[in-house]
Amino acid sequence: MPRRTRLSKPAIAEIFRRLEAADPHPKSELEYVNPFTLLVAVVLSAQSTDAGVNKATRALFKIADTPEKMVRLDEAGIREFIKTIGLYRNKARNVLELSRQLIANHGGNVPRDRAALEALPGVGRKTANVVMNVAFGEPTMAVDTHVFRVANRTGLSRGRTPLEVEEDLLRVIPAEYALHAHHWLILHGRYVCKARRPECPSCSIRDLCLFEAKTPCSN
DNA sequence: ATCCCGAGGG
DNA sequence: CCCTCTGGAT
Repeated sequence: MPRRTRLSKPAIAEIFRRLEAADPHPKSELEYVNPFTLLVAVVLSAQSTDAGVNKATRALFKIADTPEKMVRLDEAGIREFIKTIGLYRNKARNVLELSRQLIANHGGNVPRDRAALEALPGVGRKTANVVMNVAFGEPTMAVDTHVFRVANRTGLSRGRTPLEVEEDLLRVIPAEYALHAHHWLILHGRYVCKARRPECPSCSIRDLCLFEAKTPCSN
């Protein structure tokens, strides 16, 4: 008999019903005070923990919470605040140049459309999706390492690239869950369906999940 | 495919 | 020691 490789429609709806019940109003764990600081925080979060990003941005945003103030800080100034974050040289350069471009091309505001966001240095598809979702309330699906892993383990997608997984999720997730699905999957991946040692025994959607761990889940 | 690149956890 | 963390540019 063929091994199941995809989830049924009712199973998918039930997954998000449970994730919603566990966390009715999920929000980003990145700290920000406006669209600009959200954009910067997301750029800084690449390959880094948001706890580490928040520690740096609490001090940084106190000094620079607008593109104009960020430009005044300059690259060396920015670097001092984010030195504890991985990839900090590229990120400091990107944050400065991105701030300059916001002033030059967008009146100092964060643009809403994907093309304009992705034209900014350090901003790719995933970052653009997060900003569009969190700052502007659009039902985008940002596929990061967590979402990619959770989607493939559970059977929500079998995509081999982030874009394939994004397209699968947009097609498969019921409309009423679309806006928050990204955060539910992230939080589930961060605290339960962890990369190294998934906590299947305490997982709320274990009975619906298609993941068959080669190594035992927790015990 | 490779580089960037520090902190935290196991 | 090792792996992982809301990736992007070349």
